[in-house]
Amino acid sequence: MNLKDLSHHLGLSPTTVSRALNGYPEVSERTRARVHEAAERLGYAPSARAMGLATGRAMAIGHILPLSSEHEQVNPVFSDFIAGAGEVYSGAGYDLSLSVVRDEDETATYERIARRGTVDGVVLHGPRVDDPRIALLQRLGLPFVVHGRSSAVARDYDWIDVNNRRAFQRATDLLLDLGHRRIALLNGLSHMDFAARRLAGYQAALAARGLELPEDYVTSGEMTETYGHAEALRLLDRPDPPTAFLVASIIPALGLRRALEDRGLKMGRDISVVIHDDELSYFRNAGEVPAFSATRSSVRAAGRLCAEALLAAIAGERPKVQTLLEAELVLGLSTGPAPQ
Amino acid sequence: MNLKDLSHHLGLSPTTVSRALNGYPEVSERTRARVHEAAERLGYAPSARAMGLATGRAMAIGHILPLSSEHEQVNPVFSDFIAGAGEVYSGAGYDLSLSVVRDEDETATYERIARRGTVDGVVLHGPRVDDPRIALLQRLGLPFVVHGRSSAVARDYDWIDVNNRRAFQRATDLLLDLGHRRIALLNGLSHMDFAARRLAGYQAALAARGLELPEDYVTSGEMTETYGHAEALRLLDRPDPPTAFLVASIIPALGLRRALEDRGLKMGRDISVVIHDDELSYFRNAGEVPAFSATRSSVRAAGRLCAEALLAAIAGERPKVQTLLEAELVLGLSTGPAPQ
DNA sequence: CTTCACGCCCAAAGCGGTTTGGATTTTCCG
DNA sequence: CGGAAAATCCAAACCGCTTTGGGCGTGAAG
Repeated sequence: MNLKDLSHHLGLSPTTVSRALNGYPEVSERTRARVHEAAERLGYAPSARAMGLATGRAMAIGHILPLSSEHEQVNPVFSDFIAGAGEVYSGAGYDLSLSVVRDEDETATYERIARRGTVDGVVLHGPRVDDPRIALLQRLGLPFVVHGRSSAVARDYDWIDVNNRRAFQRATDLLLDLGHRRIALLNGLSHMDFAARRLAGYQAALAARGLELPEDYVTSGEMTETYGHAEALRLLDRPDPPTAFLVASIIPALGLRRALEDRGLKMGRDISVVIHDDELSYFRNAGEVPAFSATRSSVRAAGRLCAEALLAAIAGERPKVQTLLEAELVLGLSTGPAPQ
Repeated sequence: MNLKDLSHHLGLSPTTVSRALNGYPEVSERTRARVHEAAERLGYAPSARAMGLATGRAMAIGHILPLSSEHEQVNPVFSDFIAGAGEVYSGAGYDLSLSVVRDEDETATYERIARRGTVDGVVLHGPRVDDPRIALLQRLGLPFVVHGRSSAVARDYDWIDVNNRRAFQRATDLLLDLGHRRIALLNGLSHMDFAARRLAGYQAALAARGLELPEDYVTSGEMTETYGHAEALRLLDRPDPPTAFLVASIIPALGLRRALEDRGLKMGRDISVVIHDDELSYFRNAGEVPAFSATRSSVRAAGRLCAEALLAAIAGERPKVQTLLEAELVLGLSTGPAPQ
């Protein structure tokens, strides 16, 4: 059932049927109702391809999921982000086109996507400190919104980010106020922008109190449970182990918890922990008193915001979205005064 | 840069250029080389929409991600599955179209997708014991592969599944062999097919030894960390607590571990645990001796297999893929003889 | 009674590819 | 060397929709 069939069926021209369905004013309400009824009854849905070809819009948003060959993983943060963005897309009649791509093919993929016209815009995930993709996308003229920022890129672009620096500065201050002086940071991969900003916040808080800590109190890596476990063990087994940890995600924090258990230490009493909590749907850190003290910011909400911003940009409104979300600092069971 | 421009540029007809690029034999190798070179140089890529319109193929596969309104979560298993499938798609030049959809809109989405022709086929996620979507897709004539099965559906369809029943029967046997008699099962949502099959395996193993256990030794729910924690606490606090747990995923098992810690119990000594390990990239249960004893089957590999099967089906090969993957049973640190 | 403005609808020209059915050369062979 | 076969290439139709540029009544204004 295509437009021609339908219009023939109705004794109308394709033009009129198309206009009726798309809400153009040149068609009487009576006809419009008839057309809608028939379309519904006959199960007519316009071909997305033909529509796209005629209008020049793909009605789809691209998300590119790079898989680095070293650490072949898909960040769990990604699924919740997608869930948030996806809701917005389906509400607006947009599709979400996902490309899983090897790191090294990533720029090629952007170029191909832009030229093939499969999407009207893209969301940029996991920006590095100095991310070449921003310039690339601007060159390609493909609308985009960055989830995060790229500190070393001077250009102007739309982004939605959490105030990572402030969050980790506050978290560090909290631990310092509790009397902790040996505070370790289990950070994300160091070339990621969010990790760099968190490190900066941590360092700023320490510097403000004139503290200096061993270099390897800061670790960076892919945020797996195993990573948290291994690095925590390493640090706990030092001659001068930390009394507190900042952890970049709840997942390595679970590994940290395992490490504490291995060493017979109790979280919140022997060792304090503050995590960054993305509110992953499978790892709720909630309840009257959450298990972990945390800087909290919903990645799903960020997904929604990115999607909305991008759709607005595509619709031609150019409001330059640069939104800094503040994470809330919530106290849970994992923090307590430093043991002396 | 479209085909007309390119052909004009080359002094050839669009026909010839199209054929040259698509590998048709009616064009000389010399011309083909010239065309390819020019296309490369001028950065020509055919419009996906126009191509789709002309060929009738969308070169895209749909994945529908239903979000139930009660438990608004995105299964982490999903991201790894997608990663596996996505690799295959990009290798074959296919896009992956993801629809995030409210539960109640799911059938409507399938119908719309089928009629709009945005995809050439879909992967069915999370089949229920009796899943109406299978009949729906067959009625729509949209090629599909199910990740899992739907036990109560008598029809013939393509699927890739893990032998969940056998896996959980073996895991239960392992625990029984170790002397455990009070074995709890922290299962997934009971209407999910995989959960029903795991339950059946568990029950079969118990029945084979003439064991009967309290009804609430089996729990079902969304497989979050919190779920594992809460149910484990409830069971451990019974007058006759289990000495062993079967857990449907590593994520609730982390909650279980937290519960053990809360109660001062040691996993592998006081309480034995066997999980099902999907090999989630952020929760590796590996190493010389893995932390958890597990029935192991890579969901990422399953994603690859589903994608390959679907692409084959779309290509017209109709090999009726019904693949049962056997999970391997690996011994880790979480199991030991039952304390007496 | 014109004339003009609407209101309603339509024919036809794209959008950017693929594919059918020739047309024109080349090549091959007796 | 002539004719058939093979090799190349092309014009035009088509995929299913949108959109431009009218056409045709009808009622109001002049």
